[in-house]
Amino acid sequence: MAPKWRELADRLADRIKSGEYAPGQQLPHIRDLVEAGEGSKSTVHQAYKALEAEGLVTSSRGHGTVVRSQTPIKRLGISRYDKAKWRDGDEVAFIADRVASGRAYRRGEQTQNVSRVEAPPAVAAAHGLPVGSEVYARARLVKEGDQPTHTLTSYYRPEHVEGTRLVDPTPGPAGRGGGYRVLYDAGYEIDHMKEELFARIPTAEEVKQLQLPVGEPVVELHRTTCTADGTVVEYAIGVHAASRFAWEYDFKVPDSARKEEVRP
Amino acid sequence: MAPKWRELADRLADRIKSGEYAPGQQLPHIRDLVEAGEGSKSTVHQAYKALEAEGLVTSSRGHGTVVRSQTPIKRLGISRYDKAKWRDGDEVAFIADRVASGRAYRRGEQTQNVSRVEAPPAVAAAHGLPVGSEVYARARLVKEGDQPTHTLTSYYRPEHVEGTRLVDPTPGPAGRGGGYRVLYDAGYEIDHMKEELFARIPTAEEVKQLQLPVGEPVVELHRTTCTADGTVVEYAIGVHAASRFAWEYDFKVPDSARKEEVRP
DNA sequence: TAGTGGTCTAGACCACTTC
DNA sequence: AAGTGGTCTAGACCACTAA
Repeated sequence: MAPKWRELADRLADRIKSGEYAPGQQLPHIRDLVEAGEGSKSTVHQAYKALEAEGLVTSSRGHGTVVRSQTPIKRLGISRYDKAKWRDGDEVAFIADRVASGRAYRRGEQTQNVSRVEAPPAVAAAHGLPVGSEVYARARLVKEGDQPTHTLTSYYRPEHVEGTRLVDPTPGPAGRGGGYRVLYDAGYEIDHMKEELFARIPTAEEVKQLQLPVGEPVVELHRTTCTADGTVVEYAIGVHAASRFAWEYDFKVPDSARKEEVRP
Repeated sequence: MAPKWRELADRLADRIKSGEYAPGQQLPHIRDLVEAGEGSKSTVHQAYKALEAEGLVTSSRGHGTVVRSQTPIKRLGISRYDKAKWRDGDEVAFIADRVASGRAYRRGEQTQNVSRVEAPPAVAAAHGLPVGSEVYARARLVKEGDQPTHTLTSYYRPEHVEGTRLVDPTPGPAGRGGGYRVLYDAGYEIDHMKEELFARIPTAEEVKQLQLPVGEPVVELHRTTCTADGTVVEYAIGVHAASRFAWEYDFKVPDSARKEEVRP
């Protein structure tokens, strides 16, 4: 037999999913359920924590417990890197994503912090640098309205970006066309990329920075961007609130028996 | 000031990360810490639940609380679909993954269950079928040793698979070369694919089926596989224990200003 | 000030495992 | 039988929010 708190949580979850408790609506107060004989305060509280961990509600002291509204997810396809967007046009990739999703762009939705740091091991490995080398780190926190959605930190080799707008510590997108436009103007046209993704539990710091609800996972994205000759010009690490994004990749089925399919 | 249970959990987490408590080793018993003045049983228990939710330990009644050993993750690249593997060779894709990771294949690591079902909405949409159409569902539960790692359910249109080995309800991989080989033999050679991924909190059922530790997220993968003429021959949904996998994708930077890059 | 959720205690009892 | 983690209670007190 399931514990009492689990049964209570399941009953409440059913009523949330059926729409009986609508998004934004308050759940019964803990003390009311204690009064109604659902158990002691600790027991009811445990049920509420479970619902919070399952992403169904958020609680706050003084306010109460309200049903979370599910924000539609943003689909990220490789077309967000389209050269036409940043080379010919005026958009940076992350804005293009938003336009594609039918959402308006607002100012001040990206903070930026550029610094010269010692390369973390993964960064040094991606750039093919000896450990301890210095790189430029451009850290952004991207918001949708007031709500942070992801962080993105790009690492560049000093010789690629020194003297460009990228190392200018002004907040905001890196000017017209974004970071890839700056690299293009500096003679580094990006050609191919690799993205690696995995999901995990956030650190305490990420919970704070991204204002994550209890129990929400994050997806970590490692992006390696190369020029046509294979030089790595950017290695970026992003941490995304899992409930807000989905990733899409289209590709041909590889055939190693056919030589012409091999990528240089 | 952080709550007492949080401070205790942090202290224990530090000692786990520093290696003072090695994987497999027992943490102090709850009652011992109560004895040692770390708080009441509920308080210490709350700290232990937090460590469990963070994936650092697993608890079981009668046994105690032991430090989890971190299994290395498996990297999934598109080369796992290489035609050479299933057309010319003897491997099915998921076995090839394991070979690439240097792990041995053991029998009985995949259970299979084939049934004819009414297509769920997403499946009908992917196959371009009217809602309520019937499809074949081939559901697998894949294990690594005793531990389940992911589920994978493939949906096929009846006219593509009827009369083939794929609808034979025998457990185990779909024979020599796996499902794509069967489709190939039936005249449907796969040509290109789309994968969509996102992370979320598992359902209660998935926790049981995949034996997930408390707090571990899952990654849901939707895979659409097409022939050269664009016919969808397989739509598959996988649910993966997040801590065991990473995905990798290589691609060219798209350029919509160049016509020849457009995919049909 | 009143009401909310969050923490904490001391102790009882339960479910499960090992000896 | 003894020892483990898990549940539950009744009540106290704390932190935060709103009127």
